[in-house]
Amino acid sequence: MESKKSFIIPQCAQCSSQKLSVFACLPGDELAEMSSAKSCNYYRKGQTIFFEGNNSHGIYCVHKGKIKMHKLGLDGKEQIIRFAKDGDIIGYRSLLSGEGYSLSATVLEDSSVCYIPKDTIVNLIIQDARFALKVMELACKEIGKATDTITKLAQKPVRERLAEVLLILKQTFGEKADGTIDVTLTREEIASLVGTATESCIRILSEFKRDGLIQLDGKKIQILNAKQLMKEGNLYE
Amino acid sequence: MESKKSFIIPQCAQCSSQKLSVFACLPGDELAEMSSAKSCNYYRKGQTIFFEGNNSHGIYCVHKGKIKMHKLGLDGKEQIIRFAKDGDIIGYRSLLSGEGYSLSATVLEDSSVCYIPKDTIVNLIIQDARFALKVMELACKEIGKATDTITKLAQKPVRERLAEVLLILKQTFGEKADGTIDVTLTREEIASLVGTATESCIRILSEFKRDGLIQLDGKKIQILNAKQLMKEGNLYE
DNA sequence: CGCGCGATTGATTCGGCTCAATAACTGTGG
DNA sequence: CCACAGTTATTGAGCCGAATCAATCGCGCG
Repeated sequence: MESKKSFIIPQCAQCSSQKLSVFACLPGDELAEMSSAKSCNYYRKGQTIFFEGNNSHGIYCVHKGKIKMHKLGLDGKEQIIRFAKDGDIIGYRSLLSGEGYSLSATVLEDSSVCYIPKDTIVNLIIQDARFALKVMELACKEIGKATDTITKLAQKPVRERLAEVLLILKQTFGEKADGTIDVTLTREEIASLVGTATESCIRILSEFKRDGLIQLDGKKIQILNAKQLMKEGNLYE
Repeated sequence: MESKKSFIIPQCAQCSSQKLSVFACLPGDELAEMSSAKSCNYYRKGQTIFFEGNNSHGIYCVHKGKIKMHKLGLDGKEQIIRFAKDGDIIGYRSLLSGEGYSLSATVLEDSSVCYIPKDTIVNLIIQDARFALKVMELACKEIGKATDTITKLAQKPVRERLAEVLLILKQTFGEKADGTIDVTLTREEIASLVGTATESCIRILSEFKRDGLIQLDGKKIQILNAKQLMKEGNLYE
């Protein structure tokens, strides 16, 4: 039952995700040093890269894939906080805060994910202030997003939040050739993102479909009328 | 109407809050350098130090006082995200993310707050990796707290959240000689923290009082039965 | 081809919000 | 120092959004 296998490790310098990542600012020699220190693993859909509560000894950089970051609520109910995709780093929060992972990371589709040991990252931070500032920028933007989420959860009704989640999913993952959002989530996962019950999520999705805002075909979701969805979401940006 | 006045600037080296702050790791010369670069202002209750959306050109360090960090929801409803008190730094998120302030900072009681220009802070980060790591630790812990808040908002009922907020207020601000929590908030502010309507907040507070869990006297709140409040909050840590 | 999970829909309940009416309190000016 | 005006707090009534419970359906997978 070998469900996680090593394979040819991609080189950071050749990585198409690298240019978009927090590592984009690294000079060639530092990138090469990191590249040689890292490892890379292949995870199949449903596998968990790390579990909430465990300690971090390095960070992960998504080479290719889609990952959900989630945690358990008190009654064991899953709460999805955010996603990671190509070029995103995950697990850095735990490493830098010295706390255990606050979230689990589970792959939504087969993914290759690199692992960079703690020492390497810390050395980069110490030696390269530009990199350090980049990491800070990343973390601080994350805080800003989280406070937005808190405000919306506290103040917006489910219907508006769901409309916004659909738009965010499209923005985050883009769409496939057939126009559907390029990510596969269960209704339960969508409900978790929105912060509502699965049935409520399904009901409102059906209404959006009935009103011609979206098209549903199993787990495939297509946004037909983004403008109207933004109105439903009470978004005017 | 001079509501904000300068006064004798406290020296960082003599600051009793400094030892608890992110600056605790700074060597004497760096601390002195920062001390000479900073300014300090006195804010009266209700004054706002900075407003959501503006750009940051430095960070603030609370010398003495209590500050609420809040933002506006879509319909103009205030959302309180967190508090800052002696030794806490605020405004660093905006400075390091390069975004505008995501939150406003309003003092809850007369406070003295130091201001350190951006250059000074960035220089410290560049020159002192230990300080940089300390700032990262701070930011990353903030992310962890925010994800906890998101999960609780999404999954816990108002009653439980209010119970927890009361305990957190006591833990954050401590209690006065008379045993009441050492912070003055309106019911509306408490409701905002909890993420509920003011009336709902008042109603549940009344119930907690009726059940002997807390004592209410105007804005003064005393926790009488923390253990039972933890049960009400569904907390078992 | 059948099993079982995920999706859907309906019925019902209930937590929590809104609206409305007082009451208590704060600070402000005379 | 007191009266007034404007908040802030409280309580009640009623409604509504959303959760829960229950049943069926549909599909993907073995």
